[in-house]
Amino acid sequence: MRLATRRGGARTELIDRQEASCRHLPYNPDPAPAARKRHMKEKIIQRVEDALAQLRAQGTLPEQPQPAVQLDRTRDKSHGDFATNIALLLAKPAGMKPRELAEAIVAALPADSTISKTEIAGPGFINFFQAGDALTASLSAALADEHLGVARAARAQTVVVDYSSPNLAKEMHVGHLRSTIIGDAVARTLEFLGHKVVRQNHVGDWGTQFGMLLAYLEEQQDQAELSAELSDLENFYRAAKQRFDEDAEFAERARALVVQLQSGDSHCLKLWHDFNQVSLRHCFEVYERLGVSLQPEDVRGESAYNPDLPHIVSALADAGLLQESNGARCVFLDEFKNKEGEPLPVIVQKADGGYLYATSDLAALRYRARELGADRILYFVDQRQALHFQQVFQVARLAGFVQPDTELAHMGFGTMNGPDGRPFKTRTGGTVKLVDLLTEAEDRALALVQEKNQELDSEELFNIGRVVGISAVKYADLSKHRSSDYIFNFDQMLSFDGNTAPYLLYAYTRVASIFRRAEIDPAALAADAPLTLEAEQETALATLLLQFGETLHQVADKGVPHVLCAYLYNLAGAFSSFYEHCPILTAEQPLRDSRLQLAWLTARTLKQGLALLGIQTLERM
RNA sequence: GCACCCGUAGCUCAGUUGGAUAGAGCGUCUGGCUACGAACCAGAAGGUCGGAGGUUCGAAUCCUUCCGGGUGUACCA
Repeated sequence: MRLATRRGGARTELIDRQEASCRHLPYNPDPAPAARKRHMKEKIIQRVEDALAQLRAQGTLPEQPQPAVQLDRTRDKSHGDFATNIALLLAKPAGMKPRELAEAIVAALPADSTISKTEIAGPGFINFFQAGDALTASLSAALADEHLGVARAARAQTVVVDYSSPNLAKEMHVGHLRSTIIGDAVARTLEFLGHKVVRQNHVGDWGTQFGMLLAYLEEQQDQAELSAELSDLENFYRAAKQRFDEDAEFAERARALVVQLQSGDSHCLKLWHDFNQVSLRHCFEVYERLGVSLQPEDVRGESAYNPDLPHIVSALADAGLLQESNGARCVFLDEFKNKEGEPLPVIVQKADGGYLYATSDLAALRYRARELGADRILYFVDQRQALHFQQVFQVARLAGFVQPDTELAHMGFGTMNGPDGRPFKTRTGGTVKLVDLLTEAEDRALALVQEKNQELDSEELFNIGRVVGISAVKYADLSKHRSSDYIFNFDQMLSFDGNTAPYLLYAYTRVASIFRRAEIDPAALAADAPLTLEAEQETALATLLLQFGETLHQVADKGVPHVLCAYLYNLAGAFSSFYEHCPILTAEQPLRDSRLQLAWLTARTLKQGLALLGIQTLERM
């Protein structure tokens, strides 16, 4: 990922238009504030803040400090549904005992029918118990809402998401997986919350290695042979590299081609253009197979910034940031040192006049801030490039390429390792092609599915194997915290137990099965049927269902899809417990309808949640 | 050398801007299918959160310092 090169001119019209495997959700502008939904948590926080304001007004509390009110879901039900530690934080400045202050805060709380009681516990926590009818009212609202009761962001932002960004010189390999699917999940989640997302696939479509590839391309006269070779980019690259290493004359020609390409020679540009087209087509085949929402129009490769690179350098010069060192033009930042303890340069132009990775990233940053109007720019790029982004962000800020309040974030992720804990490789030590990995996952999934289902026809089995295999690979990756390295394990990810895609897909099919068995059209369920929460499993499920929104906001804010995975896993688990302990179809009315509603909302939440992760659901498996 | 990431149950991983008794899954052990799909559910055992100090009402989380692993660090991307 982003192990590519620079400059160019080619773009997305090279790619055949593809069927959109996943349509982008429409951009929903901010609804009027009055109409904005608010989650229970937000409401309680507001009430606590009102109480604090009142205590400040009457002098019980000093004006400062004013820490943000923290309201946590309690782990233990005996502590209610929510708890705040605000009295503990303010006791000292107020000169009061924590519990005493807690009592004053509770006394000052505005009346609230959604809270059945408040308690002061332990050293001074205030515990809130949610009223049962508030719970059912929220559930009914979620059921009646296409958006499942999830509040849209208070302020819709324009968020640029840079992800996938493969190097076009080679075929996509396992190293591209994390960037592609984590970035995609976050992009989808941001959109669902009402933000305007601009995907940017910063493909590596420029650089010295293209000389080698073009030389080899030119050498292959036979068109049939050529297309065969290009169908396997990995082999093509290897063959070109071999020629380059073994044949001095070839290497010479390759270097000459780079120069010609950079000077805009039309023959070279055509070859380059054709090569990238083949490579991009290959990428989009992988995206389609993976169910990734990237489209041709999202591609904006490094070469797109070529014309702007001299301007970036001159802008840095104008800002007084540029220095020359050993013939290279650099920006020195005090906070970064090299091995000798000297300031580390960000080189933007080499001694030979060539531009670098940092230069095109600066150009991209400026483009994204100015042309795309980004409020946030998120980079889903390997953790190893952390220093690079720190430097680029810092330079961009100093140069004024971005507004001070534009958020720039490198959402780094760790390495995907094999069972031995070392970077994932083939048995022979080679790079694992992404398509091969996906094929193996599908084959393994198909074998498992076949074992369990003798009655399904082969076409459906094949489809189930495909969905299970792909989703298992994606989910295994998405469910781990992105910053840590993780161990890739087919057996684990294809297991039906634990935090896996098959388990979630299975939970979904169980709901589907209920409606199918009873021949009930979920859409025809009476939306106003009374909901009752009798069993503890029902309450637990209901409580979890209403946490979908706050979960998504966390995913979007921090770029952490694993939080959504954990949520969906808990939801599926809560549903399974409910399913075991609370008969649905044999229950008396109105309990039957109530339970059907819970099941239906669970199914919709699972489906929507998985969709945000870029994972399909199945009606049967 | 410096910088960043990581160290949590035998294994794979969570752990919300510091919160109440550190949680899941796998594996191990015990129960539950003439019940909406048992690809499931209920339960048990398993921890000096790498070590040591410190900050405070309270630390896996913040600070300091060691130990151990990964990554990066001047014209590649």
